[in-house]
Amino acid sequence: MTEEMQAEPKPAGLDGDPVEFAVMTEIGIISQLAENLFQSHLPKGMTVAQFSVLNHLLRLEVQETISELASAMQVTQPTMSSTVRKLEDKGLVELVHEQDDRRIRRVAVTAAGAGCRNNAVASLAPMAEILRQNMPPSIWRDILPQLNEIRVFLDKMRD
Amino acid sequence: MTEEMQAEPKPAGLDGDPVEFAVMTEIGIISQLAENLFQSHLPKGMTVAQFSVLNHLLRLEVQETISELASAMQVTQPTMSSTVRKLEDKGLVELVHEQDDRRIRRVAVTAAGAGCRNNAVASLAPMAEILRQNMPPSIWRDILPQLNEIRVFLDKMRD
DNA sequence: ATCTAATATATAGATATCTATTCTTATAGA
DNA sequence: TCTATAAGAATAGATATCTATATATTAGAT
Repeated sequence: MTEEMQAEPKPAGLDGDPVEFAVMTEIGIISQLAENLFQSHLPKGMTVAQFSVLNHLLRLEVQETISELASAMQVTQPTMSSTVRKLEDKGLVELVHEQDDRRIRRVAVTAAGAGCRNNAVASLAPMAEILRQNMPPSIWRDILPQLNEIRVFLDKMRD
Repeated sequence: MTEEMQAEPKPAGLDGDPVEFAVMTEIGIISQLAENLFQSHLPKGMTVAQFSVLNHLLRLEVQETISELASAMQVTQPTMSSTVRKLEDKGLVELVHEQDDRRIRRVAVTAAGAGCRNNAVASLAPMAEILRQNMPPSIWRDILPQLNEIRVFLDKMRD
């Protein structure tokens, strides 16, 4: 996976790597840099994982089970169990039992949770602005369809 | 960062998110899916972090310090210290003291390490082939420059 | 020469994640 | 009705990472 030589003069990633590998390398690095940047602009004590749960539920205006959230966020169920419990400890979500099936508890964002997420979004706004001012929007728009296609394919591959 | 509405009909990411956010979401998911896929095809007991170190040193044909490796791999120095120690415990690398400056130890891949990496590369080959057969190469080639630009910018931003 | 600052690495403690297992509740079949 | 199986969620234990700090060695200044 790393030995194949291209005739091109070193693309972007590294030396003679095939282009798929170079893309994955860039994506991995971007993902890490973005996560760190993102984390550093969130309010104290709030992790990216926690923010993502609040944001997901509020944006879609739904209540979901822990398993549904785990699937949406691409983490395991115990991991999401832990994340949700931390949000619950801070009073940012409530777990409401389903009447029909008492195995199920749905995660509902509280008023405090909504406020907390809005604060976080506000903290993030300047960063988004910097991105927008320093990079032409076309850079993002042009690659989104391809990224989506790659994501969908990788998602199909896991079984 | 998530409330702004676009006139477009839901790009790829999610609802009304700005395009930068949608791209970052896709990149985060792809990174995780790829890491999992990658990990599942590596030989038993070898992590992505460990493979990356072997691959980096062998591909560039160099010996680097732990700090240099940490910087290259975008992890902290203690993390790289731990990764290198695991490789050392398995006899896949050796830490050679610098004569001039005895604070410095350079990480050198052993013959066993090179063999191990070649095995890993072979295990990975079928996966790379599947990618190549199912997605047109243009998908990867077209987005590499933009990804590179994003990565370089994010890299500049951390200070 | 000796003290101070800088550099390379290691250690300690905390956290977020994973896999494997257990617990609770619901459903289906005998 | 009773039992077996399934499904949602929690717990236990392991690991990889992080931040903060300590140790060892070198370089520079007075």
